Amino acid sequence: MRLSQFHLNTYKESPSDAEVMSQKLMLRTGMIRKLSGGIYTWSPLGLRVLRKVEGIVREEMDRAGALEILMPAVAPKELWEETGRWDQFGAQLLKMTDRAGREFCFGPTHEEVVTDFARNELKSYKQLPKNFYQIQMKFRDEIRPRFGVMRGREFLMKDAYSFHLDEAGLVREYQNMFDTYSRIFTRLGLKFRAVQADTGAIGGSGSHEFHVMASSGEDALAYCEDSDFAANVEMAEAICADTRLAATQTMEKVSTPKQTTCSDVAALLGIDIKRTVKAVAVVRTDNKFALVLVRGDHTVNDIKLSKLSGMADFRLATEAEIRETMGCVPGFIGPVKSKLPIMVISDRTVAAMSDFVCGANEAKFHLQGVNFGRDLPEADLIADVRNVIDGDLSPDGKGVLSIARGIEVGHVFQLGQKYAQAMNATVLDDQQKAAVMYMGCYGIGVSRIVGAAIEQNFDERGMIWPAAIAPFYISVLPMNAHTSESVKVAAEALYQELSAAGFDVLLDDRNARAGVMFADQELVGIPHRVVVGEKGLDAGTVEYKGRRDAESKNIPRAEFVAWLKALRGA
RNA sequence: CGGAGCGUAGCGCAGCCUGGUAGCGCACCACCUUGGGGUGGUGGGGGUCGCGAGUUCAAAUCUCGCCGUUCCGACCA
Repeated sequence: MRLSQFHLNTYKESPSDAEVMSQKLMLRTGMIRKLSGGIYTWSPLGLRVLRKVEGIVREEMDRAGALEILMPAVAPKELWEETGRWDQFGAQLLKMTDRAGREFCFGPTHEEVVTDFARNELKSYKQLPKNFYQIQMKFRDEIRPRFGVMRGREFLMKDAYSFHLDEAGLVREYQNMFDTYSRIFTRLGLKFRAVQADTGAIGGSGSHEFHVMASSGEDALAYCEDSDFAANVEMAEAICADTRLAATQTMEKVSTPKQTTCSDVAALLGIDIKRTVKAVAVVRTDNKFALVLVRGDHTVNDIKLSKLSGMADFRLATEAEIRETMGCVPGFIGPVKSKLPIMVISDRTVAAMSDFVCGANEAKFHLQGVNFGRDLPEADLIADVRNVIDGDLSPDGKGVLSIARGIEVGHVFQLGQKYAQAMNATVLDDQQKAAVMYMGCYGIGVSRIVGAAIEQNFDERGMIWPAAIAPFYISVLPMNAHTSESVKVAAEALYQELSAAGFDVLLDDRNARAGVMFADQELVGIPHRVVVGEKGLDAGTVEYKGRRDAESKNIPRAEFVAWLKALRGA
């Protein structure tokens, strides 16, 4: 591509509302332009990257035996009512009405549509298994779209759905997709990790998320260096290997006039924060109060808590509710001698503690030397309700956990019969009986991958694309082509030769100053560049520099294309 | 949904408090200049100051309403 024939429109400044680096850089380079909140136009530059990601995903899905289809983006209400999701999906579902007054939604995901397709197409077990996928724009009316294409309302997604006669078939395809996803992210050139994920309301027996590792990621992941254990912190089990020691102290009230947090209290008393217990007041589904106890340095895991009986819709208590129910201001509440009998849910770690410190249920005081059984009854419920932290024991017993951040770019699910059952999607089995099919679903956020790739690969000058998804593989920058005919001719010849050799080349024929060409090439993140200058030509060389390299190197002009091929191969 | 901020040229911003001819930088156009890290200069084009009402002789500026947009979301004791 000749830059003079392309459309490149870079900015020196990024819009003030851009928050994350990928968003800033995508807007500065003009890869995307915002039309409305969470809705973007992909420019020629941006679309090149998006299409490359899409291409790799498509190739690997095809290779795995999945069959591409294209479903409508708009689906009728009736289909969504079959599964109950018309109402269940909530405000995220963009609904619309046609001229006849019939209601539709813009698909945020396609289980209903594909299951309808499958129940009409698949009549015999002999047609199974099948895996249908599509790559298509989805729309989810996010409460707070942000981070550019990382959490847009409209986004490009690859969604696949597999159909099986039995669970064993589903498990096989699930593994096939898991392996396929690993190949896809490896080919994309991204550092990623597959983690066990919460199956949420969808249920089913298995689910993994694929995350691109980046410090700006929204999800925390727990993984073990010594084994293959990896899970979203949302669901990683917190192990407590400790057993409770006998009490050695007597319970005593201590003055903590301003210390409302565990770390402040620990600092005041000169003790390890691990000897403190914090109490979180929550309101249960039945509107009754409960007190959740976790160690001072731990945090409550909302998802784990919500899975406990009666806690499905729990919420944190308001300050007013705490005052009313506990008779104490927040900051000093605790499980000992509360005003009313309140259900106490203790994390396993807390249950194994002795001689600990907690709020005294009296403003400006805490208690120390507190022990279960003696100073307060054993908790009503002991459960894993905390988030794992760095250094915790791995649930598989093979080492300790580390925590890292990631961006969820893929999710594989064993759906089981949930949708097939609701929509009566059956095939005849070899006994000539109708059998409800088993389903799996497998998603990849194609447009999100573009953002995630930038979050993982940038520096102060701009983006740094993995070669597989770079908008261009190499740029040819002629120095002073406006005055030097020999440079102009040589650059053109090199451009032709590289193109013929199959490279995706960008020739900067704008007659711009060197600084402008360098700045744009680096901002756009083209992984390789070759500078053609008069001095070099006299010596028979061109100047090569990789986007991450500190120094450029001179390569004999005659050997350059072969040299670059070798570099690509390596 | 609740709270807060913002809305002035394509982008980044000033002006608003204290009402009186709408500005700056980048980008864009023309000419000159420069030519290996976003040259320097001269001259230009482009804005119903988010929309609507009100106050006033006069509103970007003050008041009210609406719309859009961005951020934060309780107190994890």
